[in-house]
Amino acid sequence: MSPIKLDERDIKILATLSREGRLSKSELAKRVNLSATPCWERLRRLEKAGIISGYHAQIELRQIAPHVSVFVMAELENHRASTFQAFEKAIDSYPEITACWALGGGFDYLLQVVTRDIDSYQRLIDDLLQRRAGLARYFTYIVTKPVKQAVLPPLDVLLAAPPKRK
Amino acid sequence: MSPIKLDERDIKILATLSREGRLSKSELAKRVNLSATPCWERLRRLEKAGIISGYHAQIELRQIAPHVSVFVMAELENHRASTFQAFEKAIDSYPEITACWALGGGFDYLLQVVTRDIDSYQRLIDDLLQRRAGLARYFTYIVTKPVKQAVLPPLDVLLAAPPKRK
DNA sequence: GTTGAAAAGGATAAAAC
DNA sequence: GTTTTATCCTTTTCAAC
Repeated sequence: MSPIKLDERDIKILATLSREGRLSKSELAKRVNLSATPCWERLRRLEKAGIISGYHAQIELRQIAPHVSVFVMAELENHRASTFQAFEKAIDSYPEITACWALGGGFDYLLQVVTRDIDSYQRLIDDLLQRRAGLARYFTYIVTKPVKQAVLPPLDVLLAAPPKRK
Repeated sequence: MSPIKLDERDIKILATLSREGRLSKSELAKRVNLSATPCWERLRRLEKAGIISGYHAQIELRQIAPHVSVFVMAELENHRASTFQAFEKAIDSYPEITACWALGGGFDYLLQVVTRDIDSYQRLIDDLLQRRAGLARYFTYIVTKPVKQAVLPPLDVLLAAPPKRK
């Protein structure tokens, strides 16, 4: 699965930086109970391996711009490979579509859209429909309140040995 | 709306750090065509105002642990304030529930859950149901492919003057 | 793995423009 | 706003254990 073996300290490094991405390397070393040099080597190894793929500032959008966040359940016109491809390409071209997942189950895709207001959202959807990007039906769910937003799922739980079954 | 006026340079700083959160301050200054001192002051102002609320390393989960990501559309048993409260409190106690939004429209909440496998997901849901946290009905959508994940919606679009209507 | 040291560069603050 | 300068701290590398 993983080309790299991670021990507890690596996990600690990942968990720490996922929460405090701008920690200095000397501070990081203290947090994970390592001296600077080996900690620095581990970090470089994690970055080189692509396990840490970047660092991002968290911007509080609501502090700077009024906006609405909308989730969209989308159904395509058909399930031809070319239709999926065209749809995903179209999705990619809208910066307001901030996330997209292909789903198993009742719908083909879940989209997250962030726009200035509902009007702008509807214009985006109309545009998507007019482009014949494969979208057949869609359901709109407006976010009324962000309740929870974790940075990372619990690595220890995911990496622990799977539970025994009888 | 905002207690702080942002000019183009502030926006540039935000956009830059949202993509490259570990840029040194001198590098950042170059990117936004400012010298170190004023750039540093702007950054401190943005952090103090809570517009930048943190920095996070991006971890490539699929490189280190097998897992499934699941979206759940949830309906509560009723719409009493206490029910909402109890549900949100319950949600908060599961680290595997990595995100939760309250919705307007056909469902009450959208959840994102990350677990080791489908079994673990189902156990989490069963646990949530048994706890009588207010969950009445739920629909499960398994993520088969992450298609797009932007760091930030387009700030320039959100902050631009609203379009004229006739 | 560890410490310690040393060179290079970045962060911060104050001056003067 | 800018540059310059000064100081201090962090990063990074290296040698030695």
